[in-house]
Amino acid sequence: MTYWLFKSEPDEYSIRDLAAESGRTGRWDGIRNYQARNFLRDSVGVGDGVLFYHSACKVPAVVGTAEVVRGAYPDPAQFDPKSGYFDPKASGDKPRWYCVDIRWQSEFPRPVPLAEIKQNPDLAEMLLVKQGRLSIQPVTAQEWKTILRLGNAIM
DNA sequence: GCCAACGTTGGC
DNA sequence: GCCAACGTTGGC
Repeated sequence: MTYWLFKSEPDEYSIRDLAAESGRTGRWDGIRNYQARNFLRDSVGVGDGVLFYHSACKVPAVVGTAEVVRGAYPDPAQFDPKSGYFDPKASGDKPRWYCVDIRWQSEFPRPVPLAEIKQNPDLAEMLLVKQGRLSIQPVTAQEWKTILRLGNAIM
């Protein structure tokens, strides 16, 4: 059982979009970055915890949690010429990109903004802070706990 | 919309 | 196998 942080642009797919899916379960697809792909394909497993992060928006922040309910399988969009995620170099026996399914778990009463994460000494080692531009990244159990405490804190 | 960080691609 | 060009990501 491990923990992850998944980034999504809320204009594309927000935590409320996930909550609105049937069974509150959605496919996490469209990952087209190799580092993120490798985590997704090799390490993300059923039962893992996910911090849902909104990126490329006014206030980038962790906004809630989700749970992985299906491990890596080839992202169907890469085979679909009509999809924006189509990849001509991928083939059925040699898929290049992967996706997982996650189920909505919670939306924080109070989102935890990136600016606050950067200021918190307990979170200084997060990849989110140390290396930007990584849309799937591991999170330690300590970091998970700290983020949940902040997100659920009564102000 | 600029541009920095990172990984892959491909010419030689 | 070097390395410049390119694609993706995402904060600002």
